[in-house]
Amino acid sequence: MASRRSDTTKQPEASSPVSMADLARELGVSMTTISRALSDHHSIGPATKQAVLKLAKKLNYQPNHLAAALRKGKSKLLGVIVPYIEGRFFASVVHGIETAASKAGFSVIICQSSEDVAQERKNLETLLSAQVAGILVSLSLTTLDFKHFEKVRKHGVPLVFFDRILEGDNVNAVLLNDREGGYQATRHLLEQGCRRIAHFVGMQHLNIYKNRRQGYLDALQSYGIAPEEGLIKSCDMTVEGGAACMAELLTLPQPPDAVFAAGDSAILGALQLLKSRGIRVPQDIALAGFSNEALTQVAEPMLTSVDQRCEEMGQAAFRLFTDLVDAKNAPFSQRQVVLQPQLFIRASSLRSGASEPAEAGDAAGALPRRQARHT
Amino acid sequence: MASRRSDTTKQPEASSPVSMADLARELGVSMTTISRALSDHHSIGPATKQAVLKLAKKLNYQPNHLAAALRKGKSKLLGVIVPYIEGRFFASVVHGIETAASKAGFSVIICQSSEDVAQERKNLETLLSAQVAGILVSLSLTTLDFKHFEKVRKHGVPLVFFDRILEGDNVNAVLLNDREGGYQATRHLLEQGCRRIAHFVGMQHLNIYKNRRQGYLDALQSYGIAPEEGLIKSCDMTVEGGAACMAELLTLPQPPDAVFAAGDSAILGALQLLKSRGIRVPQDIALAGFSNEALTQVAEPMLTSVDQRCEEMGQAAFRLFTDLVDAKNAPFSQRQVVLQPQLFIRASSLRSGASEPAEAGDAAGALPRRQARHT
DNA sequence: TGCTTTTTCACAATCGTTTGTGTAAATTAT
DNA sequence: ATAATTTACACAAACGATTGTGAAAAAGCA
Repeated sequence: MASRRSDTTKQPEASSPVSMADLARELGVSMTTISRALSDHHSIGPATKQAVLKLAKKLNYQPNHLAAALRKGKSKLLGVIVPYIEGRFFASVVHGIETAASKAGFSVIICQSSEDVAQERKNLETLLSAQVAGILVSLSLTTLDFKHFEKVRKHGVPLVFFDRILEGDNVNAVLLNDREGGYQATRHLLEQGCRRIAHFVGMQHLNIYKNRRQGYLDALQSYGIAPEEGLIKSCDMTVEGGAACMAELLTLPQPPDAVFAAGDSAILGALQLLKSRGIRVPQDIALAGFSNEALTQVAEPMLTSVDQRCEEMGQAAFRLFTDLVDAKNAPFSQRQVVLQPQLFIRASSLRSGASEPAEAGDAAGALPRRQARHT
Repeated sequence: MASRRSDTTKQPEASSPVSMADLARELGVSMTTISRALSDHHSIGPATKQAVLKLAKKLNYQPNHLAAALRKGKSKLLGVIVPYIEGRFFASVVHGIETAASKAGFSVIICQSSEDVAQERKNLETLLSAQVAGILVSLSLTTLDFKHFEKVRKHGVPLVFFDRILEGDNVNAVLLNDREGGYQATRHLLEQGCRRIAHFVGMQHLNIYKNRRQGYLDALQSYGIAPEEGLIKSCDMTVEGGAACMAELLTLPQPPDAVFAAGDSAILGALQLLKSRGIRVPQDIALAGFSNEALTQVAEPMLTSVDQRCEEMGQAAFRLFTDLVDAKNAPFSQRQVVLQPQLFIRASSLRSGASEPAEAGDAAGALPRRQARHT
């Protein structure tokens, strides 16, 4: 008689989603009391609180976040948009975000734009409809303007970009100091005695590739070396693309003595091509990449590369989000967090007598932990 | 006067979350009409529908999924629990799930158990509180019983497992035929003339490792070879673990002439150790791994490995979920989908005269696409 | 024209929480 | 002992959408 949903049968099929009303009835108090007891409101007596909590456990009460979010106007959902979830970088960033978010009681909704701006637009609408408390996004390659993000701002939903942004726009973002990364890698090659250093660049409308290139140029300049157009090759950053670029460089009357690629796959392609031609690495040509992918430690020789601090980036992005909601009053909340990259020096660029590879900064790093996965 | 939220200033700060009520007022009709027009209900005239749709676009109306979900009792959210989001396998599966889910209008909430059953429990509660329409999960290593999943069943929320399950329980799941994978790999090594084949096994309480081992044993038996305890090494499936196991095997009076590891990292460790000892692969010892990680194509020689069909698994898992909701009446919905693995044969196991590596089944596969990522 | 059927829409309850306001009882102060 | 506080709780209105029921207007049929 007390049961609201009376099935014809008494079988314990998909049974009672016990609600606060149930608790209230059982205890003979109002829902207000239940709600306030559960949220530890000061106006509820300790005895009542205990009783409510106890009954809640007993009846296995599960709060309905939807209802709460609806009433309060803000949910505990966080939207994340990435081009792809696969691949080391974004997967690690998402890992960092999810870990931090879950500690703070947030659940993360993941969306993939598939490098398509139209899909990115849809993702935004989906997330807004889901009433997320905030949106973290790394732009798709095909995103050339910010129009669709205006809607987010209209809704007053905190927006944080990470890694990929559009230049010139004032947005909240956490970024890697790509220029510094490019600078460090190039500088290292210079210190190894290389003087004709080639560079594989990615699409220049993306801040990341533009800045890596700038770092490369800055390093050259610091050694008083004028950049040479023929040594800068545009590359799609695939293994095949890297090999193709390398092959082209070898046709030059005066080939380079080192290559710095803005991506690890490309530098791997270069390595494979060089080996197939019998050219020694690093003696004849030294190599350095970007991203510190797992493959850098599998290739032979192991590849020098710039680490992007993926997990830190994820943590920082979430932290920036919470900062934004905390300081919801700040007039111009235009914050940028810049992470410092870390160069991992390995055999592919070490020309010093000792062929012993050494790692810059702290030791072996994240790879071992990442490899202990059971699939 | 008509504005419900009247700010003191007229500045277009976090402005109007326009609701159905707004549309109704503007058009002078009831909310019922708005709601039904938006969901294309038959009882709304075409003229009215047009008007509503038009105004919705004009005012930039965004439906509040929370409210709808609350009323309807079911959301368009899908919960996914994985041990980790990093690493090729789970990232790819999640990619598959998200792609399929988003096509069907579902958003996916991602949770990581970090291989911890306590965290897994929390994840479940979080997802239930979020009123997800279904839960897809791959068990953590430390999960030894199903108690916490009973609650899910109680709530009537569809539950689908993938890859990792607990044996003996009747659950809906999509699995890889790991036994077949182990069988194919071992069989291939046998066909290459190997007769003393070692095996690196993982934790045996996990279905995946148990079955891979069974496939190994079955293949040996098909050749009338009795398994040898000393050739089966328990391994944590890391690079270091694989190297250690390999080193132990080399101390045997009669070392193996091949190794099949239940994971790629372990087989890579074995390869590295063998090379450091000057032992030739595959001539002296042939190698085969499991998972078809990217590193298999970077190592030299390239590593033979069993592909797990990650993306198909994700798609299948989502599809199984939708099947469950469609057939909500079926008495015993205990369905299992089994995917067939695919052996990729590469140089590490090819003893035939030609050193040319060949790939079983269709060509090069997923790697190239996966490498064209820009980070 | 009178009656039935269809089309088109409004009323109002409901999903499960939260929260401003009101009000008894219990405690303290005077 | 009476007034001023504090404590502990209930009422009821939201939040934004969905939906069974019912009723008026339009259309079809004789």
